[in-house]
Amino acid sequence: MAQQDDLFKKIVSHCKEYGFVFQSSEIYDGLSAVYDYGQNGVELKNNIKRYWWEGMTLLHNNIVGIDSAIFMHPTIWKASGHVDAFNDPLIDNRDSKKRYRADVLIEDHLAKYDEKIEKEVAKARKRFGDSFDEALFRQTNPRILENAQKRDAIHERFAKALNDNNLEELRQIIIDCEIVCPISGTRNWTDVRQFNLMFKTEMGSTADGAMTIYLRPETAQGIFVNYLNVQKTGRMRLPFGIAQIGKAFRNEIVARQFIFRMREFEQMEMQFFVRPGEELKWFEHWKQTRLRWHKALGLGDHKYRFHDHDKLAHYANAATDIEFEMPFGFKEVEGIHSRTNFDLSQHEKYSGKKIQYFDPEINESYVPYVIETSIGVDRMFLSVLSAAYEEQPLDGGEVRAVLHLPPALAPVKCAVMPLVRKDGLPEKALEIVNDLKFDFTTHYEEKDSIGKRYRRQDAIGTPYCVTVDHQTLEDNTVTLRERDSMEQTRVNVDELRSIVNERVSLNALLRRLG
RNA sequence: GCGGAAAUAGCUCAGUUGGUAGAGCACGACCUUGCCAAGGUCGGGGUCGCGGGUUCGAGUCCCGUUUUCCGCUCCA
Repeated sequence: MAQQDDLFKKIVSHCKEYGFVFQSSEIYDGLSAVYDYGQNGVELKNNIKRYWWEGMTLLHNNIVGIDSAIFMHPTIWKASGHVDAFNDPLIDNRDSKKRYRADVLIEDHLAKYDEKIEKEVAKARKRFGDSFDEALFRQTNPRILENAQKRDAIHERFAKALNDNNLEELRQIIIDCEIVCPISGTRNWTDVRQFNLMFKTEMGSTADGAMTIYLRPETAQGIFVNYLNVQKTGRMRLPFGIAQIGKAFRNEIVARQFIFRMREFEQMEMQFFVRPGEELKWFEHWKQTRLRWHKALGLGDHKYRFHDHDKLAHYANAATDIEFEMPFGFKEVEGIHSRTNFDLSQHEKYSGKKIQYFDPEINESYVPYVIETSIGVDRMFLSVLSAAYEEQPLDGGEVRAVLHLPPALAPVKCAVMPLVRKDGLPEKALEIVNDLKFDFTTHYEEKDSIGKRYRRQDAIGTPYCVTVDHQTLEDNTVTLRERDSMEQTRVNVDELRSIVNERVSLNALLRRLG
């Protein structure tokens, strides 16, 4: 674990040192859990987004993209459930210093009554054997009736308090039920406080006419509210999908672990609309399709696993995560949810507009069901970087820091360098750069020894280095050095473009997806 | 947000019982070398995270604050 922490810290400092990720507003002491992407980071991130975007829209003729606004009508968040679900009532125990969700504490307490009841039933069944009438027992046993009554009474208060958003009452229930902190065992509770995970701002320039709007906490709703627009104008027939890449914002209570959990982050989401009853088939389909997309990067198949959810969100009837082995353990990178027709139905209800699809095959109208694939760009970025980073021991006890990035994702594809800074070698190298730069990102480097320059390119994951030497001037050949093997081959300058392109182009990667 | 630890040059870190800020690497210029980070000469760069306090004097002691890391919670 200590070793893994160490590795994670090294990756974080590597990110800063080589221009991948900087802390936001650093010269002003930084802004908590907000990060900026640097000159190399933005290239890597853009390449990840392109890989996803083209993997969706180019490879599937029934998936189209949109780009919806971050600002949306506030009622959308009422319909989606975010206004309610993103307001967690939290309470602290003063002795253990632990924080809990007040509603979860009460729910756990309620579950204890059921446990007691089941215990009574189990005891009685053991005692009476085959002649035991469970239903009758449940209706007549005084201890069971008492527990059920208590449970229902608390549940009623609890439901009302939640509904009224009455925080004092929630605290009172915790006190009345004598709920203790599982750690300290005491009942020394603070007040219940509400944390709103959505950022708010105002639209409208005059104070009195202003309307409170939220920065979107997910991009999905932008797709749902445009379902009709896209379906009709694109004459889309089910099943079909809408893809979107965009920023989302969550005012996390605790946001940490570098870019893994940020307050401003980017999502790549695809909502796939299907006929009701077929959703679980498509859910399975997208699980496999998405896993294939990840594995095609070649970061190591053993680093992925599914984590199926037992406890489902209010909108889902099946859900799984694709987890990736980060330096700090397996962590969720992508979520795949069968969202039923919850979202579209809610928007039907709140907007008063009919959101249905007429299915010509079965001659029926219905609200489509939705399979969602939702991946965090920043988490993907961190996965790629974690898997790619290596401190490789070389002969002589030296260590080289190298990023084994999938070539299609590398910020710089090729670096061209003159072996020495004289005899016309720089001029020849620049000539090659000017030829290659139209096909892929090509850098020129002449400072420091050739070895140092190779290591600098290794550190940012450049797959190929081209070195111009004296022989180049005679026969127009250069050495082509490959990042991972460090092997060099002598090739003709005219062949460079096709050799490099074959390995670094996004097309080569997309082809693996079929 | 609560508790614990930390913050000194771009990076990694020294800095003694309080007495005017250091090293290595990196960076810039020039010379030299030339296929895997290690040559020479010269040079630039820090109000020691920020704000108060104690003191003749604070990088060092005290208080506050910001940020980061580790736990609790949630999730893409």
